[in-house]
Amino acid sequence: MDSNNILDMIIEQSKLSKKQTEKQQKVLDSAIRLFSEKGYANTSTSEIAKEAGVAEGTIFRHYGTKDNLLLSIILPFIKDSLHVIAEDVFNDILSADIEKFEDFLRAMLINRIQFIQENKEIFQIVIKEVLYREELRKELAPLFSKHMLSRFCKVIDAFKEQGELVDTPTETLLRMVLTTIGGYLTSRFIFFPDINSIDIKAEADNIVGFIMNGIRKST
Amino acid sequence: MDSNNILDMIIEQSKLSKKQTEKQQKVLDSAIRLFSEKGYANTSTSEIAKEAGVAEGTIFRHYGTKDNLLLSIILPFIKDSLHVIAEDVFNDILSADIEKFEDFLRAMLINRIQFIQENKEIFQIVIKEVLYREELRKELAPLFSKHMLSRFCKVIDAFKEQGELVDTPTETLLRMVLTTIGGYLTSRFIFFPDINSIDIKAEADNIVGFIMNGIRKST
Amino acid sequence: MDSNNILDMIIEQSKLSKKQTEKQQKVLDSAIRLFSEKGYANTSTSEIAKEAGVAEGTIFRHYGTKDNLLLSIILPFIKDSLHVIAEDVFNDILSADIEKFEDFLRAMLINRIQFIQENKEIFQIVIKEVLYREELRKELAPLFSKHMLSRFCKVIDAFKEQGELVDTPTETLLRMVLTTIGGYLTSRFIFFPDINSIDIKAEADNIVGFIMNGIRKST
Amino acid sequence: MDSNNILDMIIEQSKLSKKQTEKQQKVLDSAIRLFSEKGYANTSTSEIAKEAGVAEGTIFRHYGTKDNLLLSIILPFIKDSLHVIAEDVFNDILSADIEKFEDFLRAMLINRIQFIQENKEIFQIVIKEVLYREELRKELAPLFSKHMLSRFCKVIDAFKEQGELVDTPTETLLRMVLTTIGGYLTSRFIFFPDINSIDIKAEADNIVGFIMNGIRKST
DNA sequence: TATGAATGAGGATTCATTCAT
DNA sequence: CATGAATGAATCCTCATTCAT
Repeated sequence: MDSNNILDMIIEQSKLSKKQTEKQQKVLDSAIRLFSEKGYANTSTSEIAKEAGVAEGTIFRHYGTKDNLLLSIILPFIKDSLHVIAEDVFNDILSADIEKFEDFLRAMLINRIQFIQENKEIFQIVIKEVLYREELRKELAPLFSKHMLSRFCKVIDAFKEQGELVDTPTETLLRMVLTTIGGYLTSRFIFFPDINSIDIKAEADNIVGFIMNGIRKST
Repeated sequence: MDSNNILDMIIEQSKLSKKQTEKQQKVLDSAIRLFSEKGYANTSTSEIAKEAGVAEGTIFRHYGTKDNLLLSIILPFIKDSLHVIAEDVFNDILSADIEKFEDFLRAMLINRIQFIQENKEIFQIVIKEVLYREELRKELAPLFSKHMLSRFCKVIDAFKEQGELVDTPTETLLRMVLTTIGGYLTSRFIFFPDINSIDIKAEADNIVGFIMNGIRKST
Repeated sequence: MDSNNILDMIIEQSKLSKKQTEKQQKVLDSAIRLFSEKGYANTSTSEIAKEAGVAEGTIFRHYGTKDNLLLSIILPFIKDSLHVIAEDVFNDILSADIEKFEDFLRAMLINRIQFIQENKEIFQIVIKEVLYREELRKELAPLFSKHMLSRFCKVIDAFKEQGELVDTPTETLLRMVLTTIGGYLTSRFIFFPDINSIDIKAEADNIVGFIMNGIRKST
Repeated sequence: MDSNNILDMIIEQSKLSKKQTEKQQKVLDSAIRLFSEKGYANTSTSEIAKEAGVAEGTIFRHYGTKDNLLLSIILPFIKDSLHVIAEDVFNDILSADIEKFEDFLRAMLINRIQFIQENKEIFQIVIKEVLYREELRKELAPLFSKHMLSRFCKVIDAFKEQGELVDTPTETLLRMVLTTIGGYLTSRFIFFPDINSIDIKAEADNIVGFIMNGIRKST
């Protein structure tokens, strides 16, 4: 992973015309399954090739290196993660469709849970590899800081001004909210990925309720 | 990692008289540092040996296999984790030293934060490996279930009877509390391990406050 | 050598389409030469690779393990040993082409000496490894018992009935015959493998004469 | 095994005052058992030490190298093998105690079977290692040639002159006799070492009878 | 004399990657 | 495009041997 800038790579990759051959797609699918199950380091390219029903050389023809194969999997996910949070939701919210922080939180949660649900395995890969490898961690941390935290702070500040949220420092509030959400997502999709709860809304309500009890300004 | 029963191995290991040679200790220290930083699979034994200033053979003379070296690091940690939670804290609490759930929570949190603070790197290793390797997860999950969850439920039930906690199902309450704590510990020691906050009490107060707002029975 | 059943492995291997690459054949040749000369345990894979003019990895790409390389060498030999003895010779004999035990013995001996002459080195490997390793011995012994001894007994019994052989118990006769043949083959190809006698027929005549003097029914 | 001359080593060793400590003897016993069972190459010094209840260093204090430990086991055996055959038996025979080749053969066989019976395991070690290792083979072969074959030839010649043996070339006769005996000893003590026949005389009679039928001059 | 911790060269094996077909 | 044989560096591990105590 000698990329100096993951963001650049994401942009780079978006430009690529993604004519996926059938074999290429099979490779991707197998890699996702195996990486998420056993971890990147514990999965060999020959294993991926065998599972995909493809010659080992084919992987390298398309992806160059094993590392690049991993990036081909996680970069689009990361891009989407950053993008959606950044644009669609935040702007909509702040442009007043949503009146309560509670509603914002619920909307965002449902959106994210759905997204992760649909990309369960890739989410697992990202989390595991980010934890497992220093360099990845060091590259992605500032990216999330920049794209998520700042925007989130704005939202919180806005609702604090509206008198909806308790007067704890924004940073503390943020950490509590994100920790709770992060804890939920981790336990839900990483520690117990086998539980296939269907009722996303109910789950979201629960978490939102719990969070709001902790941070709602009592009137 | 073909141990059929981690609990047995913990017991086994406790019996061993631990006459650590100086070199042995150096190996352990280096392994801990490297495993926590780069993950078990990304750390080679030769790297550990070099960092420890020791011949590679020395590692294997004392620990037999790389896998066993890992176990020598994490088993005592796991043993302590189970033990302390099981005995010291819970019994004291239920024998009425502590009147409020809040106080119990705070005491336990401070205790655990301190413990993890002191064993920061090993905690990182355990979490990372548990996430990275299915088999480890499947072995440790029931162990924690058995030793922690059941005891925790009792405590919650007790305080519910005292009318201190909201009437949500115990299991739901438990999940919220543990998720929050787990989320905190993970973000604190895994995602942002570089922040060296000294004020453990303040942190504990914050989390307890947040949790209690969510589950305290309003009077 | 954790194969539970060598016979199964022989059958298994026969199914494999043997598209030998040139390098693969070189590996096999070198391994045969070195194993027969210095023994399996005293030959390293790197030595084989060097002698074959091949990268060490190439050995493992084709044979998986060093042990499997050994099996790839000796199993076909063992298969042929069992097969030829079992079918070609015995049936022909009993279907009356041959009238005298002497002729049967001579035919068989010449056949076997030729076979071993052509596979001198592999014969050496098999004998050495069978002697050196209990497990191999324990696997091969019953195989030879089943395929050779029983058939041999039939032949001896048949010729005893014809009044050609002395009335010693079949088993004793068998042991004498086989021991003599075995002793000859061992001393000829193992202890003094450098003697390149060309006159196989003369040798066979000698041995047959010697044996027959010992077991011919005097008329 | 960089000794240039095994004979010299035998002489050398005989001079050594053999004050065996108890531990030393235990090492020797364990080594014999393990070498004979699993072969020299497949037995580690640590295994021997463990089995002997001795520290690994102790082995090297007494025997210097693993190779030297092997020699300490087999050289006395070889010395005895050469010596007994060379002196006791042959001279006695030729000085006319024994009138028939048959009796000579029987006496020698019984003597040797007894000797090997008593040193079963060492015999196994010698045979296996001689077969397994070129250098050993090349050193011992001429030794046996010189000490045994020449003497044996004399005996055969003597009995041929007495008209007792068939007029085949001495060398051929010798090879037949030795091959039969060698075949017997090998099958008896190497291939089927577990059979503990007690009646050595009966076995000797059998073999002698078989051999004599093959080489006795019919009158 | 005996010990056992330490060594490091060497061994089997894995695996990402290359390249001729 | 796809293949799969070939590579060789790197990995985990073994073991004979040394040496301070």
